[in-house]
Amino acid sequence: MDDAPTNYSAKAIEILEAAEIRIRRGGFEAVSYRDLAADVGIKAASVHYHFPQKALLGAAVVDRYSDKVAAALGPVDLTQATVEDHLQRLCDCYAAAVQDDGMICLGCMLGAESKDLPEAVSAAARRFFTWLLDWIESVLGERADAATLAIQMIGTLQGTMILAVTLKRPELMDKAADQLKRLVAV
Amino acid sequence: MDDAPTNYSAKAIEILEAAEIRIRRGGFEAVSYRDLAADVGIKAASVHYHFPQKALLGAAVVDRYSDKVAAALGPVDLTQATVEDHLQRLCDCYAAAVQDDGMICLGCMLGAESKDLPEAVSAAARRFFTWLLDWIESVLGERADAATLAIQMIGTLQGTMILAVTLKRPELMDKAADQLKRLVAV
DNA sequence: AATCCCCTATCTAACGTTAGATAATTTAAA
DNA sequence: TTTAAATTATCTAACGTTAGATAGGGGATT
Repeated sequence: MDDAPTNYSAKAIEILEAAEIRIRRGGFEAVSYRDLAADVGIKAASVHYHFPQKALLGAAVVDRYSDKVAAALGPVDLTQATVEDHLQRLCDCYAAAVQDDGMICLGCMLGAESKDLPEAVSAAARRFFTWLLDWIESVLGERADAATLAIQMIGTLQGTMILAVTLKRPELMDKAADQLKRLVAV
Repeated sequence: MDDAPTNYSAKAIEILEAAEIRIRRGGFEAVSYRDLAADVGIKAASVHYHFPQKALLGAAVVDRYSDKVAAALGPVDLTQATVEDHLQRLCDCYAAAVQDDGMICLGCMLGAESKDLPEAVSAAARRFFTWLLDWIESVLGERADAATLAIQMIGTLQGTMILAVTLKRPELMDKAADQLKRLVAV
């Protein structure tokens, strides 16, 4: 998931992290430069120094998030771990988002909003999902239904996340993990 | 799904419909009284005559939406139709949202945003999901795993909807329908 | 000397909301 | 039955607040 050779300053990274959390909580529209500035202890105008426009900030947040997810999932290496192990890592990744932070994942949030986002941001979200689908497909290997399964898996995880957060029942993520096991076992 | 005996004026209903579409496209935050006013051909201040506060408007939109979904799904009557028929109606309902309008459903959008919504709105969203889960559970009848299945089904539909809209691939909803059939067939 | 980072100050546009006025309609009283 | 009162739906105008964004300046570090 390498897109930008961007080496951000420490403060820029603080801003990106704060923005990720705020987007995941309320969506892109709900994030303001003033709030971000307060989060990282500078003034709103200074945030513009690091990210001149909000759309660029949004895209940067998605790219950084994509890198973090890629790192958390790790490379696909079926000589080191089974298909089930790989998928378990995927489920853990999503479950952690909900259970640790009580938030849905960034892709889910931006996906929902995607019709109204600046093009740079929705494009980044689209890239993220495409990459994630590829990751799953390569985990599933040569199966003819790999593409379909990948979609069903991401769909299941995303949707369950929304239910878990809305109904304040984080344990629902377990049911998504069960469902994924069932999907792959056919 | 009866909550309010509210009999809205024709204009109020226009506003509710416009708001539903705008919320489903960009989320609650992205809806403004000015835009709604332009949609229905009056001024922003006049919208306040019908819905004094935005949170009340939001809750009213959800309640109305809930009624519409309830009407589309119809009552659970297993003497008139099979379990599969009932679930097919559910899938059609969601698929239509994406394929006809290119939008995710209202519950999905508000669910994603729920951490940042006015309490009245997120409560309405929670009510909607709870009702929908009940509907599915009563379709599934006495099965011990009815509650789990209901969650998995809604999760699958919601998540696939996000993928379908984000990736601009409305046909993905078919895969969700397949998955539901598989879930119930165990 | 130049670059980096943040500041103050300001801008325009938009936000939800309120006040007060105005027609048009409906209801009640004379 | 005409008149008076009240209600309905909208308007214009403005409120205070917040949005993203820009210009220009001031200390640091290199």
